[in-house]
Amino acid sequence: MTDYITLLKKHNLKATFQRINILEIVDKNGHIDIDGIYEQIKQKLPTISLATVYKNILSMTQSGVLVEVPIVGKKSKYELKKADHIHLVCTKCGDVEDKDCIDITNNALMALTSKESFELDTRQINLYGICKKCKQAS
Amino acid sequence: MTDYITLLKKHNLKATFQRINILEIVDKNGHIDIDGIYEQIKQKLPTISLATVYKNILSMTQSGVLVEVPIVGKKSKYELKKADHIHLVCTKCGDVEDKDCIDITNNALMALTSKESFELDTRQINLYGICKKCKQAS
DNA sequence: ATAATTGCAAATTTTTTGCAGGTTC
DNA sequence: GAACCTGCAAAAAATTTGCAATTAT
Repeated sequence: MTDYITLLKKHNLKATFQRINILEIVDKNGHIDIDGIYEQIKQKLPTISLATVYKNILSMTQSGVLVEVPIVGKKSKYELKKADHIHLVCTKCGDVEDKDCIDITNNALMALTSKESFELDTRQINLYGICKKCKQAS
Repeated sequence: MTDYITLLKKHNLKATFQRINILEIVDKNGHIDIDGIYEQIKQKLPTISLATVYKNILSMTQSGVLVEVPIVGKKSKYELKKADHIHLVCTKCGDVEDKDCIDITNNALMALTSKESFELDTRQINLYGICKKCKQAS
């Protein structure tokens, strides 16, 4: 809880109960879309409005607290900003799993962009397929 | 032109004038969103409806003729399906440039997913930053 | 001839906005 | 107390749907 307050203040955002709860939910779920956040937060804050969720997702992504993870064919999910990593996106159940970035890959991508004079800011590596669970279930 | 007809038929889609034109526009632009397609196609087919564009983007992505490229903070763009590649997405001008995939990267990602028992289907590597042009202009 | 596709209008869904009241720092 | 944030309702934007007419095979 205190973590989130500090995090928000560090980014010049007021630590409102709504924001803290959104962060808790995002953290707990790893990756979650707007509707998912709204469904969950309503249980704690039944009067919260969807507009507030939208506004906060916007302010928190713009300020770098959250990161948008756009996903083919679905609504974007959101995650806490953390070290670069790879997303394994299951096209069956929709789950997103994080994997640490691979140094080799990182280096190769940095070499590529610097050769292009492209000022690299953010990497986003999404791998789509069927996760272990779904494969076993079928 | 004939190329697109063949392409559509190969995927069991009827080669309508509307689809052929959408494919031409996507091909010419490399990466383009729904609104861009609609703006451009209206010049050739003034009576086309936006709903038709939506329906065709859907059928052509589902059948594998087109690929959706979701982009942080913007509407998805679409491209012709082709060999895996890397996207350099300029956060200033919005342009998307293709770069060939790097073997090292590919191998590393395949090793990662096979270790996870993740049945890899599609890779999507988006690198966000400032492109050469925008950097020089500033 | 048949089945798929189009364009239109309407319905839905998603996201944004304006503002009065409330909260954080 | 100043600036920011919330919730509401309404507006705007994005996407989907149903259907009669048309078109591709």
